[in-house]
Parts: sequence; C-alpha cells; structure tokens
Amino acid sequence: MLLSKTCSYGIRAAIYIAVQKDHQYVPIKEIADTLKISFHFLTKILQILTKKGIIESSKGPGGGVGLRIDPSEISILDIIYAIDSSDIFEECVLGLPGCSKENPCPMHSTWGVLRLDLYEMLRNETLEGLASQVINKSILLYE
Amino acid sequence: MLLSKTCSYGIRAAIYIAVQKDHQYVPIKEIADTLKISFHFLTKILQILTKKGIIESSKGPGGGVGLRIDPSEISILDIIYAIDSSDIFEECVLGLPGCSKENPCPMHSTWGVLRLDLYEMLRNETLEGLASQVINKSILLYE
DNA sequence: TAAATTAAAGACAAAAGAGTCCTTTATCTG
DNA sequence: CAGATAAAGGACTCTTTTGTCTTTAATTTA
Repeated sequence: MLLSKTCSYGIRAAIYIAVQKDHQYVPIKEIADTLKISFHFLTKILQILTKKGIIESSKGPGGGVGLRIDPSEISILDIIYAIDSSDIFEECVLGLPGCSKENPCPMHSTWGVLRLDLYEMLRNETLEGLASQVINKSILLYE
Repeated sequence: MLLSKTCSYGIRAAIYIAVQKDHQYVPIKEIADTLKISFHFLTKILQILTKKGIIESSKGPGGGVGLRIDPSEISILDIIYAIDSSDIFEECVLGLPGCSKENPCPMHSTWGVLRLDLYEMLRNETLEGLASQVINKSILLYE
C-alpha cells in the first residue's frame, strides 16, 4: 500500500475534524465511532498530529481535538509527512541505496515522473477542499 | 513503500536473470551475492516466480534459474502481480471498503489518475528493455 | 555408485505495523 | 472540592513482513 493504515486513518480523521467548521473541539471518541477506527489507536495517531502542530487538543468536558490552523492551510501532503514521513517522495522505489539521477535504478525514471505528479496532487489537496466535498456528500469518509 | 521489499528483490533478480541472455541457468547464490540479498530469502521469492511460470529452475550442478519465456514478454507489472498481487491497482488508497466511482473517498480521483499512469508504465517496462539498459550501464541493479 | 551441487521446503526468529488496555493528567461542571 | 469527562502516555499483544537456518530432493559428474 502506498500509505500506511495509520496514515489513512489520520487523513480521514483530519478531514472529519475539518468538517466541524465552527472550530469546536470534537471528541476523539466521536471520530473513532463514526469512522469505525479503534478509539485508542486513533488517539495515538492524533497525538502525532498534535505534536506536529496540525491539530490542537483540550482535555476535560467539552474537550477534544480541533485544527490548529485554517483548513485551507493544511494539505494531505502535510499529514502524510507528519505520519508516514516524506520517504515516499525521496526513497528509491526499489529501495536501492545508490539510486540517483546519475546512477538510476530500473524504476527510477518511471517512478520519478509519477512521484512528482503525486506530490503536486497531494500538496494541492487541502483539508478545506476535501471537507467541503464531504459536506456536499460528493466524497465519503467511512462505510 | 509502494512495493514490498520482497517484490523489489524479485524485480531486481528477474532483471539480473534477463541479462544472462544465453539462457543458461544462473545459480540463486550468484544472484544473491551480486545483488546483496539474503540467499535464502531470495530463494523463496524466486520460488514464487517459478510457481507463477515466470522463471524455471534446475537443480544440481549447472543448475539455477532462468527465464521461462522471452524477456520481451515479461513486464515489471507481471512480477508485481506475481509477488505483491494486483491490489495496488485495485484497492482504495485510503483503504475504504465502500470506495467506488459512485462513492469516492477523498483520494479517489487524485490517486485514480496516477494509478492508471503507473499501471501503463509498469506494463510497458519489459525485462528485455531493462536488461539492455543494465548491459549499457545506464541503470544499476545494486550498490 | 558416491560425492558434489543446487533448488525446494519447512521451521523458526526478529522487526515493524496495527491494535488493545490500563493508568495518569488536565479540565470542566455542579 | 468532588465527580465526570476527555486527552496523554505507557505496557502489552497480535499480525505481517522480513530474514535465518536446517533438512530434503533432484541432478550432474567423476
């Protein structure tokens, strides 16, 4: 899989949070129940996003998690970098340590072109855009 | 990672085998040593390719593995399908079971376009073409 | 036939990814 | 302040992937 499960859970949760536009905190329990993700597991994933400054959290009644910055400022790429690291876009697709432009591996050029396209696509996909599609019901986050 | 390590080892080994154009058998030990892959692990991977009919093997002195069909007939996609299955090209990138054209997930269209490009690129990349590049020293299989 | 060579097969171990559960800490409300 | 609520943190388990090791089977050569 291109993205780890951890990362795809993180992306879906982040979009769910972005949908709550009134900037109230959403309890992680609610997100986990709705998206059918293990509550404790999701807690850990969101802790990562909290540490990276993408979301903020509040304990106690009325607490939960919320976006730290405007959803238009957060791309899917940001979340991938936070959770899965940037390796997908840097590593050789065949895992060759010596692979470079000068000494390319068999997949270097094939993958290189696509990697850049993917990078740009993910960089331009913002939580704001995706949240509005969820509200429009043109995309789905669970089921 | 897009491909598993198992799969990338398999791809590199298959290209190495394709480079031996005289259709002699190559001992797995030689491939493992050259490509710096664990011998026993590579043995298992090549057993998969043998079972799938991509390579053939012979025991005893002078034995080893060789391509079963012409290298121009074997694409990288064939090897990926044999080892990693075709899931990369069918699965939802966010792992949503309900994701479809009618009910797309947030990454559906972004990934869909690229997935098709990747598919076509890998389908057109043959062992023959890659082997000749190895011989030309324009790509590298190890280091 | 005996010895050497090489793939096949299976048991096992290590590491990483995914997931569960329990305790602690912070915050709010009555 | 007391109790409830909700995130943070840590220990632990399960599964999959990756890798190692040993034995077996097939083949060649002397």
